[in-house]
Amino acid sequence: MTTRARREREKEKRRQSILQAAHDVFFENGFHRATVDNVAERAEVSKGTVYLYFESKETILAHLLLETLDELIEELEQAYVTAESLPADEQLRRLGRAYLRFFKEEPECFRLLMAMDRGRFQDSVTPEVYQQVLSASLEGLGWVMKTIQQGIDEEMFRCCDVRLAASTLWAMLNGVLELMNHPLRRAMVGMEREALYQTALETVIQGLRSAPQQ
Amino acid sequence: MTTRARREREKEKRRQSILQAAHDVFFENGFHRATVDNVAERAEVSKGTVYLYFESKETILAHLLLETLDELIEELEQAYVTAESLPADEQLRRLGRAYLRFFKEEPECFRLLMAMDRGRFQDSVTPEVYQQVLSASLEGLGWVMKTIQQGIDEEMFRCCDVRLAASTLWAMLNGVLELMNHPLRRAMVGMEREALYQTALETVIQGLRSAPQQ
DNA sequence: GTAGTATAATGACTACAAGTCAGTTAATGA
DNA sequence: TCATTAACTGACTTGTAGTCATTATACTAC
Repeated sequence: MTTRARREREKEKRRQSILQAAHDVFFENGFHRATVDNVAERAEVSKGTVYLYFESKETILAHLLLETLDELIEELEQAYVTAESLPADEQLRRLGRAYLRFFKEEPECFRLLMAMDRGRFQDSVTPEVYQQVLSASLEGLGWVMKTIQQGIDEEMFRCCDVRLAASTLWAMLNGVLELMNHPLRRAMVGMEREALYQTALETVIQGLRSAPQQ
Repeated sequence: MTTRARREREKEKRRQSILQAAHDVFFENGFHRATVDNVAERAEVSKGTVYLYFESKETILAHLLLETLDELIEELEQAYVTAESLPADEQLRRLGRAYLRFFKEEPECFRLLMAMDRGRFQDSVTPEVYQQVLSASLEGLGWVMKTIQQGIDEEMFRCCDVRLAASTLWAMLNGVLELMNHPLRRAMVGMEREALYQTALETVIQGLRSAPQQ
């Protein structure tokens, strides 16, 4: 039955157009200021239709973030692949810079990704969607782990637990990005964004190099 | 005129009792689930009265956080003072552990403090209050800077910009705390909270020790 | 004491936005 | 052409932040 297939396609198209509208509206004035009515209007459907495709405002965001995360993971993979033959510290630098580059282009996305941790998100999004976002992050972490493992094999890094080291690196860079993303705080610290990030990255790489890791 | 003084005192008392009520209500079920009506009820006043003392729900939270920040700064100061004669790396460890200890006791507080960066906060809180929160953080940063400076003087640390190094350390630890505070994410990473934090702290200290800091 | 005034407190009300659902419209196929 | 199903609609409900005209209370002056 070809009709069903076409209908399926059309449904997916509508879903995508709602997502696109949501992207525009959310990133224009920030998530909390955007209303579902705005999204509906932009997508040229009624509010009811939006809720036909997504359970809640937060779910729409979660799906948007999932798509962006996929892009990020691809960038990380690319960075990993093109640097595979380099020494591990240089690989880490490449990965770190790719991470920075990505969120420099989509700063609002980083904010929202981090915000997933808090507030109403746990309640408003089904566990499945939530899990998806998390495992996408985990995939990104995989590239860092691979690199660190390589560094251990090369006897450049001296940490005993790869996953621990990768998670730490990742968490720390997130902390720096968060600081960077916040204009007032950054002003307070009085640093250039890039300088902060560079310092963090180099410090951690140096730390991995020599840490006895009690 | 003694009456005015007493009135002033009574006003301050009411203000405090509203803050206390807000603390209870906010930390019981999370900020976003708490309503201003809840706070008013707990404080045994009407909602109007709450708004007589505070401009918005967010402002109440900001003042709560300000008080907690003051406590934190005191703890950091204490940690600094009692470790002043130790080598700089050990001092940093003490400061780092004091930071961890504090937020282990008030995890919700950490979440909220970090959340100040996002969402409706910038809009809903007057710049003055916002500034206050930030400069309180800056004061805490001061202790870290002092310690790192000492480490440079001792020729233990090799970073050229103290403020940059301190900000980085601080941001990185925040990143780790954030990861630790998030049950699902932590489960995903599969690490114990303390292990993550310890690793981060040691890695950064090692990094400071040897970083050429391009 | 009492009247007048200032200060504090109240809670019904408004505004706004998320989410619902009974009803409408449109497509499909017999 | 009509019946059935699927897609869509928007008025409505609900919940909550924030307001403001009104009321209560405390204080002062006489």
